[in-house]
Amino acid sequence: MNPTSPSRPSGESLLFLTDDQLRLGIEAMFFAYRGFTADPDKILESHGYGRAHHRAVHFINGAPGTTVNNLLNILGVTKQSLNRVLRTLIEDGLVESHVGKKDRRERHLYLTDKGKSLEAELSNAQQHRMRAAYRQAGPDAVSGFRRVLEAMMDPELLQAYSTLRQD
Amino acid sequence: MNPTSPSRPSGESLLFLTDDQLRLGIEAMFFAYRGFTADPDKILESHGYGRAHHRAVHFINGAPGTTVNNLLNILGVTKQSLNRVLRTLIEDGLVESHVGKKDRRERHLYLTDKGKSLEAELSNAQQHRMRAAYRQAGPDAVSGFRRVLEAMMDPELLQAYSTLRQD
DNA sequence: CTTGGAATGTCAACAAGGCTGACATAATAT
DNA sequence: ATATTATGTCAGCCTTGTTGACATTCCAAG
Repeated sequence: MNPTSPSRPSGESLLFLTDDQLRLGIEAMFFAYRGFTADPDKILESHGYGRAHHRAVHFINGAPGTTVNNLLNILGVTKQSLNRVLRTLIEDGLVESHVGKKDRRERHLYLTDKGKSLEAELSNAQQHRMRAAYRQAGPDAVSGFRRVLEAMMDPELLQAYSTLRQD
Repeated sequence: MNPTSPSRPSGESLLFLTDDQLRLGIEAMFFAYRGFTADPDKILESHGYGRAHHRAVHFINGAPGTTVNNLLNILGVTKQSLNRVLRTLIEDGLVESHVGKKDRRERHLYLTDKGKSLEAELSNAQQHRMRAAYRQAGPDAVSGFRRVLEAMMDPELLQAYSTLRQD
């Protein structure tokens, strides 16, 4: 609030915890996320899809055969919302839904070749920007980047994220 | 695609640029952004507002007297979209709009005390999470975090961001 | 002084993608 | 048998983005 009073003026090297530094971090997240989604958004638009489709395709690609419930937990939306997206992806032949063998209530989701193709297109665009940013910032910065992001996640989401790391 | 072929297996220490590392970065951004917005979202909901209101209040607070056009450029939405949000904020007495003195076509935007109060509430929640993440990750990580985020922004947005840094 | 264009506001209509609630079906678990 | 789980679907609502059209105000240039 008051620019003359840093939030934690303790004797140590905690200057990175001042209100100003926090505000800059907050605004960096805002602007960077815009850049992060900009390229895929353009591609999606040209295919008549939105970010919700991207998220579904992305996580089905990363965990082929995942169930609808798994996806719901990762994405954090309602089943109605997800279903609307999945329905169009299935109708358009990007995703296949197979009844489970062990538990026949479950539906296991897979990308078709067409789905993999879109995923690759989106992934390439996003990775291109991420690679440029990583290269520009260097390995040490990347490690810090990841550490701060992980510390910012909600615990359940951190767990979902950590699971992905172990694959 | 193929897990046995890292994207750039050059002899140097470029392992941080593998497809896997990029994928982890992408997913970290996704999950972290969810955490980043979770706390403000709860507060906003209890006040009957949404993220669009948060963004407007945040940037008006950071640049009191800014014009509608400035805000449009920073937020990257249409004037109709922004105007809908500003109208409710003005009606509810959180924001004041003053005709410009030099150029009377422009409207200069200011937070009222009520607006500052909401901004502080939102800011505190978001800074609390950011501070915890910063503290947990440490100063070096924070610097890397910021560097990668800046490298990920679109050039115009990076300029808007850099401007904020100089204030 | 007139006119062009910029800044702003407003109306209408629409779409994506969230949400809730209610209900149906099938299959597993108790 | 019955309860619960996993999924799908219909209907309706909200926020927040979009376009297009049009009005107002006012600076600035001819």
